[in-house]
Amino acid sequence: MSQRIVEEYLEAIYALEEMAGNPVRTSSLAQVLEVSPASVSEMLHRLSEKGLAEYTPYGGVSLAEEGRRRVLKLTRRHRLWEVFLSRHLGISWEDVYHEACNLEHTTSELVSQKLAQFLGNPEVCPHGRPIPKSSLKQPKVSGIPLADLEVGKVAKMVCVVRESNTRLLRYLTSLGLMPGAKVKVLEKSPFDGTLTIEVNNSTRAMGQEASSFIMVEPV
Amino acid sequence: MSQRIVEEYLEAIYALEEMAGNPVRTSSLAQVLEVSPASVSEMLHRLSEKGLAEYTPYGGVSLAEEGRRRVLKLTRRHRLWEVFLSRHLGISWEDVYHEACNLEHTTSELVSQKLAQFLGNPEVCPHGRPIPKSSLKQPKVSGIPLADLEVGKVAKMVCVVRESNTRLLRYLTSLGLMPGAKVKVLEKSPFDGTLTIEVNNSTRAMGQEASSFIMVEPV
DNA sequence: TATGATTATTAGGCTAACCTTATTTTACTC
DNA sequence: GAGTAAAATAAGGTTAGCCTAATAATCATA
Repeated sequence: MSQRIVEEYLEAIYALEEMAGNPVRTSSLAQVLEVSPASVSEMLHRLSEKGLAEYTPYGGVSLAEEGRRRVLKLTRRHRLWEVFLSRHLGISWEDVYHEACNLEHTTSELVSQKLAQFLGNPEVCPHGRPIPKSSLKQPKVSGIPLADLEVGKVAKMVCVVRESNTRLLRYLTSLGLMPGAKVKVLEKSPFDGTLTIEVNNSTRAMGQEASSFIMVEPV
Repeated sequence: MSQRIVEEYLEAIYALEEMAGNPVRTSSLAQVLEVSPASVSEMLHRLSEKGLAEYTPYGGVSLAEEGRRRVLKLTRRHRLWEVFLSRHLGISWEDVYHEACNLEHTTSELVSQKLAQFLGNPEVCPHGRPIPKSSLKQPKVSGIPLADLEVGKVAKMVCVVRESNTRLLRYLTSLGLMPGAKVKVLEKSPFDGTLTIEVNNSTRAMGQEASSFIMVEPV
């Protein structure tokens, strides 16, 4: 099994677990990986055999301990590269995700460790998401979705959890909504959850979906 | 054809062309790529079809213009990473080659360009070899092999042309023989070309083979 | 609790990149 | 210029990762 392919599968399982909870269905994987459900099914058998995933036919899949470790290692490398690309190469936060996606699979433990050191062991990536420690403990998510913030409340943006979505990031940039930014919810539509928010002294509307991808910490 | 595999073939062809001159034989490729001659033959047909190589059965192979451009791009990325790994991450010159081998295949044009800028557009890698410009003009080799330096002459080391050989690099490190170092040939054995050299005020013996991998510029 | 809709799996096939073995071609020597 | 060693290719096989089509399991609901 090619290392790269295995890693793509493991990461996809992890991401879906994180978004929607256990267990992950074959069809969702097929969709995000852009392969047929049949191919996924086949690969899940292999991942299961290798002890990387726990798979019950018709019952979905979740990561085994070893698989989780592999993913956390990759996530660490990915986000370290994001920090480097953004901070030192001046690549925009809209683009760093995709660039790091490529690099993460070809980064050795040595480079990963030295890179972390070079960057001063950063805690978060440019999108505000936590960088797993070298001990690979699962980083905990903090904050609540902006969508759930009560009307009238002010909060500080923590992170975007859809950092692969370049269009979303561009949109947030245009609003000045970056990690650390202060947001106030002025109004929430009872019909579809559309928000009216205030960022940087300007008032803007934001759809329910986008607002569910932004994590904030009430202040 | 997988991008990675194609690139490995093109690089191998380039390296052998450089070392031994045109055209490159199937068997040499098989040896360095550690696959069977039959596999090489098969792949050469494909590379030829794609316009990346010029291949005449029984007559060996050389790079086509497009293939050469691809390799120069890879070499540029490779050596830029080497500079970064060495200069900023503190990875030893013995190790940077292998680390960069992995990274070069997953580096986009954007990252390559920004990296060059970040590093101040370096001219050479940590082994002293030239970094192709973004225009991809073939960099010219300068200097002569240390093996060819006349007895009694002093020269400045330019580069090692076997930077993948970790053991050789470790040996050179132990001698203090790095790019820029001054070397004097005290004696050359007429029997097997073994040299007696002086580096850093110390006198050492060096085998013919090693000395043919070191390029120097007489001063 | 039967049934139709949805979802997942299996069966069977394709292609790319490798392999081994056998044959052909070339190059060298006498 | 004929025989032989070395090199290259042809033929046929394997495996991984994908596919489509057919089949099977599960679920929701009448």
